[in-house]
Amino acid sequence: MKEISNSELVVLQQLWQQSPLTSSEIVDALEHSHDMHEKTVKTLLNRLVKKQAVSFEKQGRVYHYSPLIAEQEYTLKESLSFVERMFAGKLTPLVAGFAQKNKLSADDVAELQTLLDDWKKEQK
Amino acid sequence: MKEISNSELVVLQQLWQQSPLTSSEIVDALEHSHDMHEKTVKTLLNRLVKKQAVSFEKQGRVYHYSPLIAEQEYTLKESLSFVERMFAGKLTPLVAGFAQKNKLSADDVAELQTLLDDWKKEQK
DNA sequence: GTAAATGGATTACATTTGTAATCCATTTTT
DNA sequence: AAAAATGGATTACAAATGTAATCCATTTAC
Repeated sequence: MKEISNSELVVLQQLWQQSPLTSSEIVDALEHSHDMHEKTVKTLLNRLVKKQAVSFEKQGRVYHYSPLIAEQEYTLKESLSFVERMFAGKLTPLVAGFAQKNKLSADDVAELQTLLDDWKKEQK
Repeated sequence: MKEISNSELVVLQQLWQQSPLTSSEIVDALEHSHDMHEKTVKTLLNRLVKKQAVSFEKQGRVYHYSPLIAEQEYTLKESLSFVERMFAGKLTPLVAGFAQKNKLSADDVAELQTLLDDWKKEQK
């Protein structure tokens, strides 16, 4: 599957949030949240379909779009490649950067600790 | 400062590893590690200079290149924008993805725990 | 029923990116 | 010295990207 660009991702994320959606529903959402022009959204939808990241069902002359790729799967793949590119595959330096620059809240830290504790239980 | 593309980043990373370097030193390194053609590397160097991500000092007719942006600063900025784009700014889901898909080693987890413990000490 | 709006398809167009090739002057080799 | 290599500057060129506009057939509104 081809790469998904940043602006295409915005459209895809809308469909992850809810689907199926018609193009006008997507346009309505993104016009406000992301200040995107109707024509732009339509183009991005077409490109996503061409890239087989999104499918549609015709209902009369209106299309109902749905994502073809799962959010979890996609974000994981992207995360892995980002961490690979940026930190030679090591996750810790990324988290360390956040910590150092005060980008973590106490809640974040608590969540992460729970996560890691659970991980350890799994491993046991 | 303009965006740095993926292939430009490879060159910049070489300079983070060691600098200053001449273009031929960079070429030598990247020809092998990344299978990049000499001409390609030169182009990327030029673009990095134009983007003010890299500077050079003339020594005779040879240039010695150095990074103008710090690795830490850059990787943090990119990490923040990645997490923002991908996970609405929340770091935990990224780490959770790694954990879930067995992308963490026991060492990674230990490192992260130390990191979080230290963070908490700092806060107290 | 005529005009306007709507939906999708197609076309546009500048910029960025990946990946070089060409040009030109100077060095180095032979 | 004539040929080859080297270093940087400039040019090339297709694909991807952001951002629309145009076209065309229906629908909907007046």
